[in-house]
Amino acid sequence: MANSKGELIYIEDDTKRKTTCKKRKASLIKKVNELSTLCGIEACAIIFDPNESQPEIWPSHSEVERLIKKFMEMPEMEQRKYMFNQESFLSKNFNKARDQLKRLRDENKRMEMELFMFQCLNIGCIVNTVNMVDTNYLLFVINQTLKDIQWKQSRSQRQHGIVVAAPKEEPLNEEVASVDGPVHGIGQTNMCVMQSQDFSSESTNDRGNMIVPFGDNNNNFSNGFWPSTPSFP
Amino acid sequence: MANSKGELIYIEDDTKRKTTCKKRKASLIKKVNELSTLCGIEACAIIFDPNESQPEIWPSHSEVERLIKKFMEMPEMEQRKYMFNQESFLSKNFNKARDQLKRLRDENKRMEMELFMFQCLNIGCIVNTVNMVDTNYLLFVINQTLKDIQWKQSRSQRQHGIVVAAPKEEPLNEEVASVDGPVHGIGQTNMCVMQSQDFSSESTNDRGNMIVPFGDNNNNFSNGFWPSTPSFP
DNA sequence: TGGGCTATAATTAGTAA
DNA sequence: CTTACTAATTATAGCCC
Repeated sequence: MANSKGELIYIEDDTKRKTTCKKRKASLIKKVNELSTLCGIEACAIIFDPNESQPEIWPSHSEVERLIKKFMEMPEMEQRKYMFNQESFLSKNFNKARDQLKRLRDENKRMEMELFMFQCLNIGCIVNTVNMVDTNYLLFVINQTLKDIQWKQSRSQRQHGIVVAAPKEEPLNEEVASVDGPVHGIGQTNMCVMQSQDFSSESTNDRGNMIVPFGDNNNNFSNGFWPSTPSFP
Repeated sequence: MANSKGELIYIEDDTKRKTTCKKRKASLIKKVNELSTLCGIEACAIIFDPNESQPEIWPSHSEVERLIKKFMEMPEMEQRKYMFNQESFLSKNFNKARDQLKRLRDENKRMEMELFMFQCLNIGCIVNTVNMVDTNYLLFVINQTLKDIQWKQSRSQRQHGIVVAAPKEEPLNEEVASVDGPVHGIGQTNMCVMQSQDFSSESTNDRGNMIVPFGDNNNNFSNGFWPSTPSFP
């Protein structure tokens, strides 16, 4: 605790605590990363910060879930013996990796959808490229989000925490729940589905927001949905 | 990294790694404790150490179980919480989510490449679809894998874990790495790059392995690389 | 293995722009 | 609210026992 009395007590001052929390969070994740790299250890961190809207996660959401699951299954894993020969490697490890990839794809898809939805909120309409958008899934994500909002509104408490961090109960931010803004308007705002085959050049809609072309032929490994480095308004 | 080059790479030397691990473990737990106390955040840490009969746990076993359970029971949308007012969401959270998506894509890409490489090992050749394979990146992944194998060969101890940290899976053990099969043969085996525009139907190569068609027009949200539910040999 | 010790790097609380 | 900077504290790699 540089420049301080070195007391290890709760910081009452909001600004100070927030600043300290932010700095220390970053440091902690860095430390976890270092330990992971230096000692060849898989590690993850989940930090629920009341100041942040979403938990800080390292190294990735899927990795966090995988490691926690691993931890829960630890006792039996220790008893296992891994007998690897060529066949088992190509079958077993391959299958394992394939499963992991599936999880990764699922998460990626959900993430794409979430971001797409949020962009729609900003642009004000749903832009659909050549069959690139799974509309049903998008609607599902939107519905889930709406449910989530309702759920939040109905709560009087919200969770925080850190794991290496864990959730902690604290009062819900009233402003968020009561604001009559975009949240409430999601279900009412005018959304349209545009079909377009040509997004080769940037354009703006009537609200002055840039419509980002989806898909990127130059990046063969993009998900064919968003450009790798999109420019957002 | 005092008295060191500051390199963030795996410590090969057993004694050094063990010592470093021990010191850093203690520091990490201390940091978690500090963050928890100073910022009023509930936190826990679990460290698996093969040298210990029981995993190192902070602050208590019951607390760890409670917090992990709490996190796992949290619906995914709550794990990824968003603040739903336009200002904070569209500026801050959107960018953050976008960055996270980028990391996700990178991870996904690597995973795709690894699986593709493993499939190549099994099929015996590199199948290239219409510009779908980033050959340079594939070679990079292959090289990384070779390095990884060498690294694992040089190790005499199994890896440990910390949680939230868990033991790293060893994709290969010594026997596999030393086998004169596909693994060792990556750099030597006859690999060919096939250009094909038509993988619409399944086929088998001369080794009887099925060649899986890449790309899937029916799954609009696939990465455009592999089918979502590929059939592997 | 498990401490001490030390020089050096890294962290960090406070402050200012 | 960041970003940058600084002084003070802490962390830690390498030794030694």
